[in-house]
Amino acid sequence: MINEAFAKVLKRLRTKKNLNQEAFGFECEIHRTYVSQLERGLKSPSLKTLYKISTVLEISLEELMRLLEKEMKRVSPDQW
Amino acid sequence: MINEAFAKVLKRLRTKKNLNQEAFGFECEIHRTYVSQLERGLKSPSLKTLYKISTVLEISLEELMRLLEKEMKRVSPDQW
DNA sequence: TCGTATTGAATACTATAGGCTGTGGACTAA
DNA sequence: TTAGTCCACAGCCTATAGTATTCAATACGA
Repeated sequence: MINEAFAKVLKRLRTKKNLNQEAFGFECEIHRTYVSQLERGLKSPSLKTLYKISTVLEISLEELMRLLEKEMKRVSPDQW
Repeated sequence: MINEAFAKVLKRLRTKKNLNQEAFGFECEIHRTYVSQLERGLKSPSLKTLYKISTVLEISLEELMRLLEKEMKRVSPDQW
């Protein structure tokens, strides 16, 4: 499901930025344990949170969603 | 802010599909009063909800975010 | 003018997003 | 061994997403 795909994308982009969960959370102004939950696919971030995250990752929301949908296709191409 | 921009995009795309708030909500499996709240910029939808909405609108999340960011630039280009 | 369709808006409620504290495990270095 | 880093994970809390009900305002056609 979509949360799992987002989890993978987020973890990949965050580590690519050489930020640990705590540092990333600090920059996004979200809690480190919530970052952990997002990267485990346990929560579904709101649009506001997605926007904060994309800003810290220095990519557009459009690009973030592109990567997300690519990841979803990779995991279960039949649903598309 | 981002909710206001999303509100405008949603209303525009929904009416373009010739669906009233109730019919649209039914298809998205979200409540009609919540559609109303989204179109007034009062709420920030979760990723799951965004996904449902994009499916009913028959556009990708990527495209939806592209339109959203375009709308944000239109309203306040200085913030970008 | 009457009825109906559509939406805004207020309120109250439930579900979940998001915060905070702490524990413990895996790993690395001193 | 000991300390430090990073993260999974649990529990509990608050904020807000999302539901449900109701009423008012508006527009439009019969």
